[in-house]
Amino acid sequence: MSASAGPESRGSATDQAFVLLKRDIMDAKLQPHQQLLESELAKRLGMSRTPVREACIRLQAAGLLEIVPRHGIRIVGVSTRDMAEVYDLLGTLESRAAELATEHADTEDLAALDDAVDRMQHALDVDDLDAWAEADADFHRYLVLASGNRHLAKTAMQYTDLVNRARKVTLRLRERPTKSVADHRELVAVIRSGDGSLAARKHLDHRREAAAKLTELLDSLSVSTL
Amino acid sequence: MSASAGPESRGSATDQAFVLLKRDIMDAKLQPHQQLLESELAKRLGMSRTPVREACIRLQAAGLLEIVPRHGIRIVGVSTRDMAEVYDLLGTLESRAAELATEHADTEDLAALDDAVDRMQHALDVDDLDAWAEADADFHRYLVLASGNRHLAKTAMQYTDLVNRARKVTLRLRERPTKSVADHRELVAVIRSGDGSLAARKHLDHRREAAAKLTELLDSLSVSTL
DNA sequence: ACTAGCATCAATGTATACATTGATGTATTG
DNA sequence: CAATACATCAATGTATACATTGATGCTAGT
Repeated sequence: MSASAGPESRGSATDQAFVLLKRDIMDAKLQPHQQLLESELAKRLGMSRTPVREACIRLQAAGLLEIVPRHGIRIVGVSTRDMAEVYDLLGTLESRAAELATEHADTEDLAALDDAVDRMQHALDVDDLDAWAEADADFHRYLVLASGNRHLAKTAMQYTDLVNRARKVTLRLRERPTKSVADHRELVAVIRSGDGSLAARKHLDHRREAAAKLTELLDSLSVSTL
Repeated sequence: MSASAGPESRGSATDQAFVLLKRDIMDAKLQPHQQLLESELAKRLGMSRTPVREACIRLQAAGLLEIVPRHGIRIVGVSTRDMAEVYDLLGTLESRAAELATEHADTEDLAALDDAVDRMQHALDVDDLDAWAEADADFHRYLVLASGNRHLAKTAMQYTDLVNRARKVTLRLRERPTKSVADHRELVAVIRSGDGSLAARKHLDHRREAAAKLTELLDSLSVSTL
């Protein structure tokens, strides 16, 4: 199992455009602050402007690009302030998710979390950072899904996307995330134990720590937008 | 001051359609589960299908309606489960916002909160429940804005919209919300005092209590969707 | 009479033509 | 020479024409 594939993926041109553009933005093929014309994107995707426009509106709602009223679209840059805000927000959301998961998670949810942690561990063993990042992203998806709160999950996953995009840059600049794997495994154990408030606190601590490290890293690089 | 007017409100037909449709959905002129054709909406708004479609995509992202691939659009109904989930989510978000506000809120933010509480009080005095609801909605907007976390604020405001819509139904069915006004005023005082964790706990309690009352009310009415 | 297959149709999904508008550059005037 | 007003243009915003598709209902055959 490898997750992904949001609820949006029919065969229509609009859906294709959405998926393809999102992928290109995620992979930084379309870089932050890059300005593009609707017609360029249409040509690039081999379709007319109409589905491109519709996909762009959805991408704007997802926070990945901005439609500048008369100047086409611009890929949004994630500023350090954005990163700090989103990390705080995700810490808040996931910590509540962890708390709820102690009550709502079923066997399948827990198995998915175990699996994600195992894959993180394995990826680290074979030194495959990309695989690690993917497994980590899955873990966070499974965690919020295990909360049983679909609205919380949807919101959290949206912001996780944003963070993952920015992480492509920082992934190889920091030390190997060994502690992260241990923390995640521990969290699953706490969730299994059923202690909700402990799970919430644990995860919040973990998140805050990670946020602090990231902030430090970004500051040291004097990077202001990703 | 009366707030509202999101970032989306240029003069374009798409923007107009968005604002008008949103208003009609909020005011229940377009009722939950109602199915509509794009052409109907276009005629209703006096424009072509194109801007209507674009507005609908934005409204779908906002969670107010659903585009059913070949059957036009359907106004989403808010189920009791949705309400429970959204209340929990908002409690989580606003409680963190209250905590952050103790550090980030400036004089202007606090003044806005005071003003909103005053208007709630006044509305209650003259028994104007609609005015109360509007002032209450403003309070929650100002609260999350005072957090200084724009992403948190945006997300919270989106869900506040959803809740406010459903509240139109319940507003006149429950007892007068006198306690709510007192709670809100107290929260502002705690924020002023600078005790972040107390503010968070206070507001979370308040939210949980309100959620419990609402759930009870909905159950007693055997209403499953609003 | 009932079911399977097909023709028809209505509404969306897409493409394209057209209108609008804000920007850019130029010419004219003080 | 500088500044303003205007013409031009390029790209979006909107309307409309066209293609696609899933549903509905009819017909034919058993």
